[in-house]
Amino acid sequence: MDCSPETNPVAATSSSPVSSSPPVQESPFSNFLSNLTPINTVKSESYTQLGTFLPTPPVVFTSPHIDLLRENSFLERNDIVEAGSNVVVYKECNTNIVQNPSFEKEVQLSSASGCIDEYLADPKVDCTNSAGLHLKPANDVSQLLRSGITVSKESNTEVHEVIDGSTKNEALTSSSQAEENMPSRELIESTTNQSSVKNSDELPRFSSVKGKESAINVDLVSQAQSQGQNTSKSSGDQYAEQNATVQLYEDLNERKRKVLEGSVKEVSQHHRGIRRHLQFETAVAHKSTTFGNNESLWSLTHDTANLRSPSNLTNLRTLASSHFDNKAPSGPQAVSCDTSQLSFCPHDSVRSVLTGGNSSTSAPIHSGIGLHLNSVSKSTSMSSDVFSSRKSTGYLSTTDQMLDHDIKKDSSSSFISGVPGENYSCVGDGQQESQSAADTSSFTFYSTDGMPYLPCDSLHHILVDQQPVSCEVGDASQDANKVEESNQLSQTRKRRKGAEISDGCKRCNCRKSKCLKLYCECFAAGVFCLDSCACENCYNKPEFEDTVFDTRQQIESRNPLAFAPKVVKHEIDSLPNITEEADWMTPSSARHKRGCNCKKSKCLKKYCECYQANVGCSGACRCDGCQNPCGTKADQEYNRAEKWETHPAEKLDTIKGGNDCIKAANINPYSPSWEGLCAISNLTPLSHPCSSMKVSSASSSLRNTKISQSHLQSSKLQSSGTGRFKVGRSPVIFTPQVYESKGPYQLSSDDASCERTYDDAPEILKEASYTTKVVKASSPNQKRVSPPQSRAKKVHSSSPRGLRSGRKFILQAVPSFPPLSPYTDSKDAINDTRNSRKDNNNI
DNA sequence: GAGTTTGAAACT
DNA sequence: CAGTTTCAAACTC
Repeated sequence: MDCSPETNPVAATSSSPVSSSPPVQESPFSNFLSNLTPINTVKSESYTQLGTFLPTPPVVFTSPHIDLLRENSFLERNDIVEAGSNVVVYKECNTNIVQNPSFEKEVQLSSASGCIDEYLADPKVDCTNSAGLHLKPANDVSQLLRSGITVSKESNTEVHEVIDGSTKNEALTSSSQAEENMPSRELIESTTNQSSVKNSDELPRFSSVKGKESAINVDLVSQAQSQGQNTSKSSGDQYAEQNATVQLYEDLNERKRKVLEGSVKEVSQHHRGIRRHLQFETAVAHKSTTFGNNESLWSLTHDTANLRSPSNLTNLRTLASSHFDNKAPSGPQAVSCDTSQLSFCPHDSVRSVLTGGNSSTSAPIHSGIGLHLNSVSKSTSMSSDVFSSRKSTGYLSTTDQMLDHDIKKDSSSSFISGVPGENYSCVGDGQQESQSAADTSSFTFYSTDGMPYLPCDSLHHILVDQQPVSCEVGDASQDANKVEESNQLSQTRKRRKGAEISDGCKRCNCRKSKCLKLYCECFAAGVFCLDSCACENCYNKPEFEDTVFDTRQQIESRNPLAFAPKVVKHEIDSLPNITEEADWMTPSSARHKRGCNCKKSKCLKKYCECYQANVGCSGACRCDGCQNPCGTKADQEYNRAEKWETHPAEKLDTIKGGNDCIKAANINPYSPSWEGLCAISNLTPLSHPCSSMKVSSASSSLRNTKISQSHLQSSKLQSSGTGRFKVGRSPVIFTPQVYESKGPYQLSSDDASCERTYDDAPEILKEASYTTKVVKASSPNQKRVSPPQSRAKKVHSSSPRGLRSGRKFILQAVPSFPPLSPYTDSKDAINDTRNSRKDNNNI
């Protein structure tokens, strides 16, 4: 990390203000915050603003405390800065007051080396490096309580503890750099004043914390006394006199402290996490100089009300805490620009705040570089409504964990095409290594004006059906330059073997396809390549959005379903009583859209797309010697045949266990066209409201139809965002390839929503169905897209299938229409299969 | 990490 | 539509 003075947050405090945020009172504190401004997407102003509205709790005493302490020389007269507001900056009366190591560290940030590393060290660890006073409670408490949400705040507030007529020198002299670089009392008081402006009413929770803190501070005093600390101001006599008075409060404080300690410790964890987080951002910010859309983060900041909200703050802390507990690098290296460790992002925390809290805004928070940002990423253009809707559906009322999960899923499943079998969420890793301005474009994933790209798996960007970004794809030479530039970055990248890295995220490794063909998993998944991809000559980047769009169009023109999910949920059969959710939400309930064509792998290796997607092979597969543990083609056909032979409406109870796949018998014909419809229907915002923004990549016509007919959702999106969704443009929607893999909590709401939606718009489904058929017929890759002809014929002949959305609600509303005949190629074959199975069973 | 195998995608 | 080629992931050593 560059710890040069320019980048040093502390040193920068003496320089000209970084922040231009008008309403914010300029202060060293804000400057400091500004200099902590993190990664790409974060505007310094944002953090400055953040700093201003984030409470910077000073030492707080209630009036009686103040008076008493002052009487007893625990406070000096001038210590009270804002007695009226119960805000007091007091001098620790005791020279033995521990110099806050964190403060020291903060100051040390100005040093050229090890600044961050040191700083990030757990403050607790160093809490003993001073006079050894038993201030640990105070340190922990006030330090943590005051630190609130930002590093700078912590550092500043920590200063309060240190500053004292006698203590200040002692404390600061212990760090010469502190003297040089740290603002002293004026700064502190200024900061305190600034923070004190905060209306405690706005931060009830925090106020409550302040109250607790005051108790702790008092307790601190009495504790110091009780331990016979010699202070410059408390002589033995004074001590004796004061002791009686102070004793009066000890009991009370003791009680308060006990109450406090629990919460304080809790806060401390959060706090540390946040701080580190910000430090990280600082590091990154130093590294990254240009950002695509800095607004992303602080659109978040825009809604300062959100952050002012105590609940949000709480959430932020909580989430940040959890986040860091899990992901924050514990070592210095993380700070020291080991970007690979930067796998957490403030945005995440913020996002969590926004989502987890009662935020009405859904400012998408962008993960800066790296960091399981995918979970964060949410397009603003959609976010508001999305979040609102989510809220209405209970999405926002769940736990943070659930939120995180939901959001990941949401963002991913909605916009991202997961690689088959891949989860939507992942934690980016190693993505930072070569982040640079060139790559920052990939961080334009989000902007308040509805940038079309969203980060997937941290940084994959989903192309949504929107206006192209302003970034014009220039002439070929320009492109070439960009590519070259990008390639230079890529050269530094270690070419991975295989696309999947440890975190489960897919990264492509293309060399010849320029990542503009379906060979490229990223491209096929509808996401931009990550910087961490090891591809060469990659054009699947935001810079070449137009190229990507064009290519996609081209491919879609050949195969409209080329970008449709490869694996689609297996529709519930028309039979009314087979719908055990647990069954049809299992992987086996999904099927590969086109089926595999394996010859040698026996569908037992990941060469097989079905296997890779963790779905059983179906009749659509043309694999040889299928042994797919999730269900072989023979199984499917057997089940199907058996089903038809018994009773069409019979409950499908032939659920077979198998590895992690519970194989529900797939009695309903599994037609790619049907699948396609299902996929498409699930890809549309309308059809998949729970995914909020699932935008179909199916076909232009289909999409347009859907948009026009069901603008309800998309119009919302357009209005909520900036209307980036282009109706006229190719449906370049990046879709999940396995969109079924939703978590349990998603399902219920999903289903409900889907049901509602479908009930509302059956015409759309019909049309979708029709379109699908057309698509199928016209697909140049018919052999892959469409079912076997014989099967297709049967499917089509069996009428209502096309009109059945395959969704549960439809099935509930419409009497079941069991297929008149199985659509398998040969009933004899089925019978053979069945017979052989029966024989086996008999044996 | 290099080389091989595999099957999807693309091409003819 | 079938065969072939290209491609990149998966796999093996």
